[in-house]
Amino acid sequence: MLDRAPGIRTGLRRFPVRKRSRRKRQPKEPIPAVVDIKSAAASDPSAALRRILSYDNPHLHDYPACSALLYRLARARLFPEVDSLLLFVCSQRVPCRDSLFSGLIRHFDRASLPHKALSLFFSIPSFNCPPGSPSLQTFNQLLDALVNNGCDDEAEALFDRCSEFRLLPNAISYNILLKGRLRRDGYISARKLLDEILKRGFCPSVVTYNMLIGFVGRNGDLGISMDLKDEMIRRGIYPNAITYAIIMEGLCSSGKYDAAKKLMFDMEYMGCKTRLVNYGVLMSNCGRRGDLNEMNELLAEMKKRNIKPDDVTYSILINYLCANGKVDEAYKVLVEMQVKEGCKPNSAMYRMMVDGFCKIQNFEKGLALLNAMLASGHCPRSETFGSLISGLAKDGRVNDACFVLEEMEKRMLCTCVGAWYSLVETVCVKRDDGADLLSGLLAPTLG
DNA sequence: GTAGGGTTAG
Repeated sequence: MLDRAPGIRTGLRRFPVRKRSRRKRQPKEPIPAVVDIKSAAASDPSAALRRILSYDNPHLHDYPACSALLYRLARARLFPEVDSLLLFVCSQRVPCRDSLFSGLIRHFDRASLPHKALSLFFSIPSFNCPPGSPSLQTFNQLLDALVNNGCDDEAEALFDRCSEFRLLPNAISYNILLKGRLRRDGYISARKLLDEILKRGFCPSVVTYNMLIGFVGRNGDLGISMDLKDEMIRRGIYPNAITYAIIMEGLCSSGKYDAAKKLMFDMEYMGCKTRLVNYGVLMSNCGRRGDLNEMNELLAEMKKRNIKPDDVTYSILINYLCANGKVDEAYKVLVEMQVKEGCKPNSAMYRMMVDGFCKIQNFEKGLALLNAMLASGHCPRSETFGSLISGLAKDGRVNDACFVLEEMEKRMLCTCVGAWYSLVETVCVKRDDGADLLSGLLAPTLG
């Protein structure tokens, strides 16, 4: 990993910089069957799965097609379909790369399914994958999935069993454990773990310190975070843009926005180039305080300094515009992003927009955004589905509400009581054929 | 970015 931006001037001398090799890779010829299954998966992942399982094209039974579809299915949270396809891939001895498993484990992590991640990991040997699988990267991905979902004991137990998989933990494995320890037991306990692993020859990295600095900063201990920054420099580990962003975040959350802004300019003198993430910290803080003017000014300043906004920047803008009730303005930003940057909206952006339109009671626009979201293979959270169902029902749009309900059921998400209540109320009170509709609605869930 | 390079901090 690149710890420092290339060619940084540190004030005293230039440090040698590891440059990432940028070998020009020949773009590979796209495989027609894969392109085909990808576009099929984008419109209807379940139908694409049926095609693969129905043996209608032997080219679909190779690794690229299966892994592309697995990824789409996982992204759309269609986990039962993921399981069916995995079963197929395993039983048909389709050759698999290890990266497929680490990718899926990441999805299980994000969907708060750590135990599915764990069982997938243990099933890797039953797949047709190259010797040396699971790799350390996949192992670390699993450790992270466990720690992120509060399964610290399982993570530590797994860590102790790493030799069973012929793996030797690296700095990343240790950092993940340290993250768990920080969150569960706090700074003092994590510091103890750090001392222990230092004795075992572990070399802390800039990430190690960034985690510690972030933790104390979130608790308002700005003094300790500055001490940690000095300590890392003494050890020859140099703060990067993320380190400064984390310190700036600590300052902002203690109400010291101006000091954070000053630090963003000072970091350049310390030899560290300002990056998007630093602007992101300031913009988020402005958004939280409702200072949308300053937020827009920061955006203009970034552009002036030739720092191109990315998807994270757009997420921040959309999030806080929506939170401050400027949903139409947020929608303009979403459109501008697609037109000017050619950047596709991600799950979070769609979710913020659907929630935003629900919040200002524009359920029609909310439904339109939901459709765009589903069409691009993203899956809303159940709360988003719920508020849309409630809203559509209260507007008397029972058919639309039922459509949303069905989409939700396909993804095994539970409908909250409030949404059901609104729907039932609309059906019973506002329509004559209430009883028929109600039994129709209940049939799929009771059956 | 998840086929084709891309683990941990944000």
